[in-house]
Amino acid sequence: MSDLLERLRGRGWRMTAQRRVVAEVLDGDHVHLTADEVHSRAVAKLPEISRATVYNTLGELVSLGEVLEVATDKRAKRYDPNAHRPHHHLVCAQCGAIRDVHPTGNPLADLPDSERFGFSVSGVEVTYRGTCPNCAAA
Amino acid sequence: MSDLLERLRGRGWRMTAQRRVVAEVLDGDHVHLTADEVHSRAVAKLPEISRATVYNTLGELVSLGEVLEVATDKRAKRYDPNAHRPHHHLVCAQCGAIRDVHPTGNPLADLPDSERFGFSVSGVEVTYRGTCPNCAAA
DNA sequence: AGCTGGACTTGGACTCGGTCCATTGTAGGA
DNA sequence: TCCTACAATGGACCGAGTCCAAGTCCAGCT
Repeated sequence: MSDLLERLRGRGWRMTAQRRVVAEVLDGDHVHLTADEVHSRAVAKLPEISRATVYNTLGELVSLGEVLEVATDKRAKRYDPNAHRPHHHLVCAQCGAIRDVHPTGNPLADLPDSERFGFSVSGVEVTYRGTCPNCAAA
Repeated sequence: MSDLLERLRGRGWRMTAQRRVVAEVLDGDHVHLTADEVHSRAVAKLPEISRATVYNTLGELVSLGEVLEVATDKRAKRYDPNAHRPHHHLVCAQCGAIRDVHPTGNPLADLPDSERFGFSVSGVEVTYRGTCPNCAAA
């Protein structure tokens, strides 16, 4: 996990308590937190950390490619620490829970040239929607 | 196109000038408008229409399944009048333009049971990302 | 055609996620 | 250790969307 911190230092990151804390939070459970959730977990470890710093740090991690932004619903962005193994998402329509999934097949290959309209296509996101066992039980 | 209005009347919709205007706007160009764009186009036809009404009407159209909500970026929801033929989206990372595309293959079939984690999966969205010819030229 | 109830619209206040910015603090190289 | 460029702070601000109380007006009934 300090892999992450190592890598960041290697990229010339100035290592601050705040950044360390944010990185730790993301590295903890492999869940998909909203920025606010990251913030409140960070506050638990470092009470004075500010919302703006969390947003800044998340933004930096995203542009360094260490973390993925996931916009499955339109309420809050979520942050996916699992940026290094390609995967897609399965989202509960009720509670918003997200699981990483690894479908077979390559959707990029399923988009013929005739359907690309001159775009240079660089990536694809697949979001499965459904109801999680918890919500189905309720 | 008045198909749409017919269908709505058939479902017990009270037909008001506002709803007619919103439906007309969506039925016009087959582009993917934000709620605000829908509102400003609606205002052009019916100056006193309020933002809240546009939001209400869009919400109703969505829950009737006549229009699709698309959340490709996290800024504003877009509304897709092409709800009756299944399709996916190709989004320009620069300018946000959206095209409907029809890939071959069925991504739902690509998600094995072992990757469903007890969810009942009801649908899938595929978003291709890239750069449109316009933005590539610029 | 005129009435009337209840559905629809209005607009302004409010929420929520996120961004900005001027100020203050500090990591880390010389 | 000192210096300074980079980072953190927090409070104001923004934009998209929601809520709500009051007013409006569609449509079914006579």
